[in-house]
Amino acid sequence: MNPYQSPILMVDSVVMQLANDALQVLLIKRANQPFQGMYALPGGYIVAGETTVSSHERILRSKAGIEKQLLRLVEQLYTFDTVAGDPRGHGVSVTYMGLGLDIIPTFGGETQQPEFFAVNALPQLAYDHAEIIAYAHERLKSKVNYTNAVYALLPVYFTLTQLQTAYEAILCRPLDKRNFRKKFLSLDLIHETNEYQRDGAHRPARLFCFNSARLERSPRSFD
Amino acid sequence: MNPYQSPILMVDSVVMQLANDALQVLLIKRANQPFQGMYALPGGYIVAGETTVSSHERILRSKAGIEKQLLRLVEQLYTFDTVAGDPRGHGVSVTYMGLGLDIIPTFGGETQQPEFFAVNALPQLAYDHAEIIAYAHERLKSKVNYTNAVYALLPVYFTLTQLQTAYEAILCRPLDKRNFRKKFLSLDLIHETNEYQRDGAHRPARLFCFNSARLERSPRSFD
DNA sequence: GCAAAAGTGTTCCAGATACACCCATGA
DNA sequence: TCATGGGTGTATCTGGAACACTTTTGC
Repeated sequence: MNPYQSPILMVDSVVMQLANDALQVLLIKRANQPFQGMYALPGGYIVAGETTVSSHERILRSKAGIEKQLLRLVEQLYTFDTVAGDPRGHGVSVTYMGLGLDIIPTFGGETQQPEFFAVNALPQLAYDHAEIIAYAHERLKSKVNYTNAVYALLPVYFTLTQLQTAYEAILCRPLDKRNFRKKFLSLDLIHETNEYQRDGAHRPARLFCFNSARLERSPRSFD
Repeated sequence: MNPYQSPILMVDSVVMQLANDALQVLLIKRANQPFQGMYALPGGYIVAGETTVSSHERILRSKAGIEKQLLRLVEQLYTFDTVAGDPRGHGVSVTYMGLGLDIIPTFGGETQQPEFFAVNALPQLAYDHAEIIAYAHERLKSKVNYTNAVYALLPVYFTLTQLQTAYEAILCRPLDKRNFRKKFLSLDLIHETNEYQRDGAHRPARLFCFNSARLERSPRSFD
């Protein structure tokens, strides 16, 4: 490939959600060369008239059937120069992270069935996508420490146990129940409701709700 | 301008250094429309065969006579879609922050003389460059809290007072001398030397040195 | 009554903050 | 000897970590 052409503009997307007490990331098995048969992040070229944001939305819709409303938080991660390892040659890839809940990817017509994989049990990945996912995971770990970003991964009403489980899945370590509750409640990011969740032979759990469904920075950091 | 063309790839650069106990940023007075006569960050188009990194280096060299070795720390900031306020139309701008010391910008041939301005006393800026500078400043504020990033703004040998002054200029607030020293020394990012700086009618100041001239993350955060 | 998850407080320790005086030098 | 910036220690407070039992429910 001619090394003296303008860089190609691409977008790659790290879509994450929680399932089975684990943080999962959306991957697509590549149908074509290069990296045929390996898994990759959904991504594609920016076409005429698109911003990176609108391109990101189009790519998720066309490759995984994910409408933009499903992603409750979208954040730009980093822009990579992909000169070396990328067989397509010289390109610039803008990466975004999208967080949601109960996302069911569908066959987009252009690709094989997209699937979610636990971030701790990824298959072999094409390009440098393993690093991009690791970067997204790090970003999320640090974001949940000083923002309400978890709201994007949880239902509107949730129990403190669900909240703690979400943090444990993101941070990949167990947290103390009493300290977690004391600390999180002191951040003033959530408020209790008068509703309870009854789901088994045990005491019902009070449901809580985030004060804001937009990203807010907490004055104090969490961890 | 035709809204249905591919986005133009650009690079903008926030070059910062310390002078007169203030954090300064490099600006160029625009010679041409749009925003003729206003100040702007050095920036330009990515041309054939360039990565964003090499484009950044070329633009600083050609517009401000700054060689890449002068920037002791370069970090990518964010990639902006510049659809709205930008009269050039639809573009994507990758922004970098570069930190250095004793940088003397020179006329690059293509532009008017570049100058450093204190970040707290900026002139009116073209495009959304005021926001980009604010973003860079925020990034730097948070970076110096958990990394050794200040090394890039200080000489190799420096006194603790110089170090504290640098932190005060970056964080825009005064710090307690005894607490600052105790805290910073406990981070194990610097070591003392046997050299002293003599510069006036007062006790000489011991010179210190960073353990690493690469970006290192301190295990504990500073503030 | 028993299994299962919800809910709740205290003690201890480390790190943050506040604060004022003596030291070494050059003029 | 004096003016100037360099250098140092303690007391207090706040937030983090560790830790175990009672409550409410469904079966």
